[in-house]
Amino acid sequence: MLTISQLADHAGVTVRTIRHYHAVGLLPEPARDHSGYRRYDAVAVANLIRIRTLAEAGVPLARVEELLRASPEAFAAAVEEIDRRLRRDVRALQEHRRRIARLAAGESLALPESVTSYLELLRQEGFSERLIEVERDSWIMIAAQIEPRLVDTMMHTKRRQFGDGVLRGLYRDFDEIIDAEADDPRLAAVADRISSGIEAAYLDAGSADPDLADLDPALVRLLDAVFLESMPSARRLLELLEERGWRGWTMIERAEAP
Amino acid sequence: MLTISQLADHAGVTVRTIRHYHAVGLLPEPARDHSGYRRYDAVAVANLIRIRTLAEAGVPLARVEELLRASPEAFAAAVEEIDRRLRRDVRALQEHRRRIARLAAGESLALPESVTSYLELLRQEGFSERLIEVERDSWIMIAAQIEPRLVDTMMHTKRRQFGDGVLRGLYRDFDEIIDAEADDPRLAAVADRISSGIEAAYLDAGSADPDLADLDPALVRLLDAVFLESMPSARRLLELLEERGWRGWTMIERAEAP
DNA sequence: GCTTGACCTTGACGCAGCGTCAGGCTCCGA
DNA sequence: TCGGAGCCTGACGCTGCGTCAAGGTCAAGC
Repeated sequence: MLTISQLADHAGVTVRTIRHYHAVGLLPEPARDHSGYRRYDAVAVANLIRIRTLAEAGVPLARVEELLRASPEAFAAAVEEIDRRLRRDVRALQEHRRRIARLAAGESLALPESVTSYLELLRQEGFSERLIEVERDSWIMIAAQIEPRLVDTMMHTKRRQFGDGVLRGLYRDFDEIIDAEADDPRLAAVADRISSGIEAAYLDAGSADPDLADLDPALVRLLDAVFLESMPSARRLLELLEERGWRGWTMIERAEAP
Repeated sequence: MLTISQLADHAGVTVRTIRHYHAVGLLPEPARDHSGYRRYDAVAVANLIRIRTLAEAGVPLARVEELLRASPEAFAAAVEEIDRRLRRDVRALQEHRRRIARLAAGESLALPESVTSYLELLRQEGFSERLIEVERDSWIMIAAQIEPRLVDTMMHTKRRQFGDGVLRGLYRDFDEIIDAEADDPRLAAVADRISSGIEAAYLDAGSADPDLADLDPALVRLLDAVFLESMPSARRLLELLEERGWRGWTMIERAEAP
């Protein structure tokens, strides 16, 4: 006959845990000795170990109770499912390790150097702080989600496009209409220039920006939303672009003919 | 500018989670718009994702807060440690998978067949239920802790020893003195027979029972405790054995000369 | 202008799975 | 017979949110 602490030691749990299991009816209350102490037999040890085996595998206590009462077939089926979950957990842990490693590798600063130096370039070119801020916020969100190496690749492309003059012209257009209202007459001309710029990119590379192709759709929607709120005329500009055969913004694509 | 639910969607958390982080000071409260709604910028997205990366890796929120404030070196060191923990968790999960698999493989009954049939043999030989019960309880605790295959090996050895007559004689002795008090005159003779039985086993195999050699010491202590409480004269019997040069019970060993 | 439904706000209680007192009785070895 | 360890019940505390409740707000359609 065992005392509660002997039972606890043997199963590798605390006395409090055992009393908790009694309270929730998971482990039956044993007989008491003459002074009210609980006295356990070997069956209790086996039961407790079974409970812990399941509980430590992450099974909620309520389900542990079900399972121990269940038929052998139901039990086997549940064990199958628990094992699937354990395998998934292992994979999740390994994914977390990768994400944590990225955090440690200097990405703890919001932005990689390739982006900050690009923003510095824009500043030197004389673009407005408003525009640079929108650009910066977008990149913070992108950098938070994808590998730093990919960010560097994207920035490389951007620098090239900027050097070619295409992107430089676009930024200049934006800086001019950044505070324009939806009925501003300059919007149409801007839409024309954007449209032909994208057309050129499509002829060149087969899409507006191949780097963006495997961006998470949710991220793309968010970036679109950021753009829509960055200037009052954004919504109207998208309409004008749609008239010219383009849909979307961050990941702009050819629209069906209306 | 984002609303709270946009922020939540993007980071893959609930609105409630974000408010919780505000409440505990983990994420700074953003500015409010004219009607009191919270409005977030891109930096909040990046911060929230960093928080979640750590939290999902099992870091308590209180430590997440520390870490985000910590110096890059302290942060890197902490990440190192978190990664060690994650690796340990992976190993633990895999160990759980093994234990769960054992539970599923029929060990859900308290005892493997090799043990129940051995107990049946004792019953047929006419030993008392008291004695069989002590034997049974011991095996339940052993079987709960070690691989079923090893239990089968142990039972095989026991059956052989029983067949040889050594063990049979011991059981008969025990059944006779199971209710004896510590001053019973028959104890000395029993101790003599046990002693010479063990002596023979030592000459034969180099130890009393090689199968028991790698049993967990805690388990051995527990089994000794079970034996000590199984009959009133147990303690006295151990003393008599110690006078004859043997120490312990479950894993009996030659004692130093006193 | 009005309704409807999706959001937003604060405040509060609920939950698992125990940890951790508090206050008192019991056991055992010296 | 004393002191320390172990047992008892009862109750509150903790983490990380989920989940009402009881309202105010926004955008769209009629």
